[in-house]
Amino acid sequence: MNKKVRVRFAPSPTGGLHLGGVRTVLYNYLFAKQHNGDFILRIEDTDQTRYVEGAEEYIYQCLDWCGLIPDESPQKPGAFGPYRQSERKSIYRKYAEQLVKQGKAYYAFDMPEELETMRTNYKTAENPSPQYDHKVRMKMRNSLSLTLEETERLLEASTPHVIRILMPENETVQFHDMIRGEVSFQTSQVDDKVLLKADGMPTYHLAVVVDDYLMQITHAFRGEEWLSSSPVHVLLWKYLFGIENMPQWAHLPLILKPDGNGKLSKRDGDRLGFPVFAMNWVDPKTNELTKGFRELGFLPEAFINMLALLGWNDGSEQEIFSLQELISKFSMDRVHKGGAKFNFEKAKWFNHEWIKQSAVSSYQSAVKELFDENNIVINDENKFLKVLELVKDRCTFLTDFVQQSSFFFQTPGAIDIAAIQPKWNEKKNLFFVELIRAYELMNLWQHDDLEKEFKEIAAVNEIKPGDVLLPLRIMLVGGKFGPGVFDIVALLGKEETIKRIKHTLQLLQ
RNA sequence: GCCGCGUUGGUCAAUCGGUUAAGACGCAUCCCUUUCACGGAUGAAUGAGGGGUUCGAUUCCCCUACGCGGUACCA
Repeated sequence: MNKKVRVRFAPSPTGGLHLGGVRTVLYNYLFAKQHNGDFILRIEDTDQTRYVEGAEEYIYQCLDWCGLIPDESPQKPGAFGPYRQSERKSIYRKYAEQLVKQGKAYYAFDMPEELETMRTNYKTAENPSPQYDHKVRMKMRNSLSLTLEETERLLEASTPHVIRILMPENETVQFHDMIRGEVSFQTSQVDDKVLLKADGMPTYHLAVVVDDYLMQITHAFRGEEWLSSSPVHVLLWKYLFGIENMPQWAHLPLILKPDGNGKLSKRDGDRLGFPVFAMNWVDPKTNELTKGFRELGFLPEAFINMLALLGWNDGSEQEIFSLQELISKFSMDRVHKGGAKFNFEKAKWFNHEWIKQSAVSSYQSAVKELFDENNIVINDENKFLKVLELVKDRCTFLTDFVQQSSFFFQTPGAIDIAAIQPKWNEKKNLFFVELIRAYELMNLWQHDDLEKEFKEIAAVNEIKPGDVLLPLRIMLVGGKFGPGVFDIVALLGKEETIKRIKHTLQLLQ
């Protein structure tokens, strides 16, 4: 009996969506779709002190842009709601209490200051960060160290308290990780993690287990930073819902900063000049804007493709994958164990490849928006499409299209006269005068004819075509860039071409 | 400190005991192109160190080093 595959991405809405987060979404999504399963988005907002306005909405937008649409989410509830943990608050207490009754957890009344005192008192050179564990728990104020009466009195008086898991002393917790194989921990090394906070909210540890159970999650994929707390989760599964019902785990490798070591952070992006977030993020408190891949001019297909290959490959030499291909080819056991350094140059390459190989119609509207933003009016969609096709090879970012092709739609703002002037002479001037005359007489305005005419006139005037080709380019586009000159002439049309040549000729007088 | 997880060119990486150790990005040189790209060709560059196991280790085991992650009433 095979259960339907159900996976979840469970972000806490505290800010921009990080590269690594998107990759976690992606791997979840690919796995789910490959197995005809469901991909669930659950919002982990149990820490009320970290609420950030707009962060949740932002996550939806990012997933939308990436094309990784959840089957169930707060916006699109399925049968397992609510999908926001803050709205599930009432659910968790029951399980925490159950654990206490089973003798697997206990009440702890220690105040934050008392915890701090414990940490400073027990701190030694060998043990710089003491834990709340079997070594100290009997010295703290909890239902283990206190008498039954005392505990009851405290509870009845509504004394603030948390519920902590009682870690067994000499057990080995072992589980199978889809990427790392068998992983094991000694329970005596793990601390008595808080399960239920004083405000009645669960911590991540309780919530993830309860919700994964209630939402019938079959596979749980998350970042490697969670690996060390996994024994707590495994034990909770054992106590509460049965180890046989536990989802299969996979702890994904981290995405590292390009220079040095360590997790890639937003700061690294700022420092090294590349985005880390999927989309622009504006901090509602400081109004600070952090650039995203989308706004930089990335195609979502390229972004996804790049992320998929950061830690995974299918064993072949293929590097360009569509989302559909990724769905069919992805496999968790080919995911690397070690972290991967992020390389923006390679990310750019992916985008460039996608721009080149995609049909221009697929990003036409996105580029159109960019033109709008720059007040460049497109009134001929057909011409627009041709232009995009003509320049796409030289665009790494979508935003490059503006620079590369605005001259097709408006007369260049400035003509790089300085690049023509030094070698300019009357002979060349005459050539262009003649060229204008000849072009004016042309009926058919086609690439090959235009080039032929140009070369014939050059020959008659004993001018090397190369000597007048660059000037012509500059007259038409304003500078030393753009596609083939006669492609430009052909697309620009007779009237505009002649107008621009005349204009520059005047400037050269 | 302790626990866990890692380690193939600058970077992403293939290899599942036997190869001249792929490929890609980037870099360099050249060709194409009388702009810039695209495209093509060539080149430099890799198994952290030490022990085992084996006829043979990049591959399996151990140790060391190094890195990362965790060690919160944050996720």
